[in-house]
Amino acid sequence: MKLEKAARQLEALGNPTRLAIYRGLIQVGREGSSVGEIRKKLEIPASTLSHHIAKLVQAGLISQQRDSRTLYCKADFLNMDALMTFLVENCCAEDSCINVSS
Amino acid sequence: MKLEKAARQLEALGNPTRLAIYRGLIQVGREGSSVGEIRKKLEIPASTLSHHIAKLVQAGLISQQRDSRTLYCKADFLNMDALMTFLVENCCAEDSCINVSS
DNA sequence: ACTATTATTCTAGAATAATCGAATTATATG
DNA sequence: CATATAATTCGATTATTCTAGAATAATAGT
Repeated sequence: MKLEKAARQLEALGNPTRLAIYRGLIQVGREGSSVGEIRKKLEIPASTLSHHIAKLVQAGLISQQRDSRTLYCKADFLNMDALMTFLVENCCAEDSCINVSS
Repeated sequence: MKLEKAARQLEALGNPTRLAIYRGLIQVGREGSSVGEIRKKLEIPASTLSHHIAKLVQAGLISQQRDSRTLYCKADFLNMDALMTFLVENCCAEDSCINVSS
């Protein structure tokens, strides 16, 4: 992953409202949640929510799929994985190193 | 980790310059780098760099240790680990799930 | 004390982001 | 076609972030 893209994704996650949206989607899994469901849960104005969701979509962190009038959102797990990998890339091989997988 | 703190850390990482600083520190490991070394590598004004480093310190992502005139910075690996864990917390138990460790 | 080095703080302008009501678009239903 | 529902876009306001030059602070050597 390119640094610019990773930064854009981290910035998208770096807002309490958007992080709450994203974590909620991570937790519900592949079925996702509709925009309306998210709105009820977070209790924020529709326009504000729409703005935040658009940012997450634009960053490539979540995807959307329409079912008639309802728009479902779900987290993009592959992208999350790529982002986490990028963060610890070329990490040192020390005891304190976080990158235990490689 | 609390959502607010995680968001602050992600926001800190969500800037190309700061992400470059952080990744550089991740890669050099526990020895860290001095502010001057980082500045030479990134070639940005000292005041701008100082501002960015302060944000990373404030977020708890990096720590600093002074050696006479030189200030060394290093990544806080434990905090990074906690942040990554938070992101995939209570993740679904599906095939597409990223949280393979639990 | 004087000078050099290393880094931060102060300050301010420019750019960007956040918020949310009102208007709009898209889809469905009687 | 009129109405309802689901969600976005528009528009305006407010607030925050980014950037970097100038001034300052802290430490060390001569």
